[in-house]
Amino acid sequence: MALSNREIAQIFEDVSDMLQIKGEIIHRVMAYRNVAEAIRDLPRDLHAIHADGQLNTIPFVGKVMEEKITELLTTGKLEFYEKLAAEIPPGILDMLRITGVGPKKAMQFWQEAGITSVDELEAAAREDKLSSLSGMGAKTQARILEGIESLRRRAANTRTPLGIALPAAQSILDRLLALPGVGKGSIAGSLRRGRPTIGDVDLVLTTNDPEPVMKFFASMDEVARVLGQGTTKSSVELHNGLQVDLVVVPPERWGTALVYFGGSQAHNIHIRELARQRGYTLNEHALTKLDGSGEILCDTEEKVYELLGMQWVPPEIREDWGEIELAQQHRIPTLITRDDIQSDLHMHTVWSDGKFTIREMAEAARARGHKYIVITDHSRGATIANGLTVERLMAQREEVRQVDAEMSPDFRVFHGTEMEIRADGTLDFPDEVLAQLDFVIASLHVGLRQPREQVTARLLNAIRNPHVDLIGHPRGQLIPDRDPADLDMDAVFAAASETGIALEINANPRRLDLEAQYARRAVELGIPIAIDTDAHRIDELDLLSYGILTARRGWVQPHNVINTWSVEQFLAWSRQRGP
DNA sequence: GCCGTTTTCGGCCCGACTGTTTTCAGTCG
Repeated sequence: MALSNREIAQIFEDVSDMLQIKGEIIHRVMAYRNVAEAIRDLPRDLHAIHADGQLNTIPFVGKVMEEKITELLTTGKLEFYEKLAAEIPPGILDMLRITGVGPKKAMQFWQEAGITSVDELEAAAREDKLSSLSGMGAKTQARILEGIESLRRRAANTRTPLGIALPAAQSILDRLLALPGVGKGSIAGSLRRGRPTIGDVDLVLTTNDPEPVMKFFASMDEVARVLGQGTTKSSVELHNGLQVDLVVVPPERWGTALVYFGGSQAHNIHIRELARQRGYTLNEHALTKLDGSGEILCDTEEKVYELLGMQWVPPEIREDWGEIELAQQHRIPTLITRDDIQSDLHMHTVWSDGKFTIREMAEAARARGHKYIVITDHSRGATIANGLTVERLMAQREEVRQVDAEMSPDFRVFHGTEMEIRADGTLDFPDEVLAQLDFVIASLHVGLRQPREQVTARLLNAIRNPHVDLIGHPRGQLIPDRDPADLDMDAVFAAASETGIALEINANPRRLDLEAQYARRAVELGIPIAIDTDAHRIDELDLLSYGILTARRGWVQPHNVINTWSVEQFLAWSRQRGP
C-alpha cells in the first residue's frame, strides 16, 4: 500500500529527531523538519506531485530531499532512515516527547544510564537514579516525572484534532456523494458537532443500492485496512490512523439515521426517553410505536424532533447541556453563522511572522466578504516571531493608513497589535503607545506553566488595562500537544465582566481557545466575544469556520460577537473602551 | 540540507527561563 503524505512526513520528522540526538548540526536537522512540515501542509498527494515532476516545487525540497521522497514513493522505504533507526532505539525518540527532555538529555540517559524508553526513564526517576547524573539534580528529576505523567495523559488520549479530521472526512464524503445512486450525505458524530478532537469519523449516506458504495468506500486510496464491511455499515482505518465508519440508509430513513449517528450519546439517551413517554422507541431506522402498530419513517431531522414535540436542535449543541428543555419550549437561541461575520480582528503580516503583506491580507479578507480587519502583528517581546519595536510599530501604522486610504470606504484596515503579556506580568508596550492604536490584543505566549496565582495575575493585569480591547487565545492550549495554562477562570471572567474587555475564540483548530464551555460562560456573563483566525497566511483566513463551530457549541449568538458589528459599532465600542 | 545570490558559500528567528554548573547548557517557543 502506498505511503500517505502523513506517513512520509512522519519519517522525515523521525529522521530529524534522530539526527538531532546524534548531535548533527541544527540546520541540517531543521532541513528535515522543514520538509516534514511542508509535506504535512500539502494540499495534494505526494504521488501525484511526483508524477507531475513537481517535487522540487515543494518548499525546502532540494536535490537531496527530492531523491529521498522519490525513494519513499517508489520503494516504500528510505535507506537513510533505516540506517539511523537501526542505530538509535525507538524509545529514545519517545523520550523527546517529554516536556523538559530534549536531544541532549535523551542521549545522556541512553549513554550514561542505559535508558532506552520512557518506561525505563520513569522507573529510574522514581528510584532517584537521575539526580546523580552530571548536570542534573532533584528538581530536574521531578520535572521529568511530571513531564512523563503529562505525556501519558496525552498518549491515553488518542483522539484526532478537528483540524485534521474535518478536511479528511469532507474529502471522503465528497467522493461518496459523487457516486451514482447516492442521495444525501453528511458528516455525523462528534465531528459534526465540532468537538475540538474526535475519536473516529462517522459518515451517513442515503442510497437504495448500498453495495457499490460500500465497495468504493473500502477500496479508497487512503484506506489502510478494512475493519468491517456490510451492506449498511462499514468501517475502515486510514493510513493516518483515523477510523472512519460509514452508515448507509434508504432516503426515507435519513432523519432518524442522522439524529442517531449525530449524537451525543447523552443527547440521544435523553430524547429516546422523551420518545418513550410519547409511546415510541427511537433508533436509527425509525420511530416505532410501542403498541406494535408500526414504524413512522422520518426523512428529515426536523420531523424526528417534531414528533417528539421539540424544535430542531442545531447539532453543535446536542450535548444535553439544557438544549432539550429549551427545544421543548421552542426557545433554542439563534446561533451565530459565518454569514453574520463582518471582520477578522487578529492577523499577522510580514512585519512580524506572517507570510503576506498588509495589502495582501486586506485584499484576501475583502475577497472573503469581510468589511474590515485589524492588523495585529506581534510586539517586541515576541523576538522569535520578529515582534515589532515601538519604532517599527509606528512605521507600520503609516503603511496601514496607506492601505486603508486606498481601500476605504467599502473596506477598512485598522492598526492594532498582539501584545505580549510578559513573564513578569508587565505589558510589552507602554500606555502612551497603546493609546495610539485602533485595537489592542494582549496574549500569553510565555510563562504558561507558571503557578496558578502568578499566571492568573498576569492575565488580570492585562484585562484591567483600559487600553487592551481583547485577550487573545486566553487559555494558551495547543491541541493536542499542550494543556491550557493553570488559570483561575472564574477570576478571569469576573475581571472581564467588570472591565468590558472582550475574550477571543481563536479559530485556529490547534487552539479553539476559548473552548465552547468557556465561551458559553463568557456569553452568560455578558462578556463580548471576538472570533478571529490569527491568520499568518492568506489561506488561514478560512479557518474562521472552526471558530464559528466552536462559538456555536458555546451557544454564542450574533449579538455577542464583536465581529458581527458594523465598522461604526466596532469603532464606537473600541473608542469608549479607552481611558 | 536549503536558499539566495556577491553563482559558491554563508546564513539559517534568537532571547527567556530553568536548574545547577559559579558562568553556562539545555530546552522552549
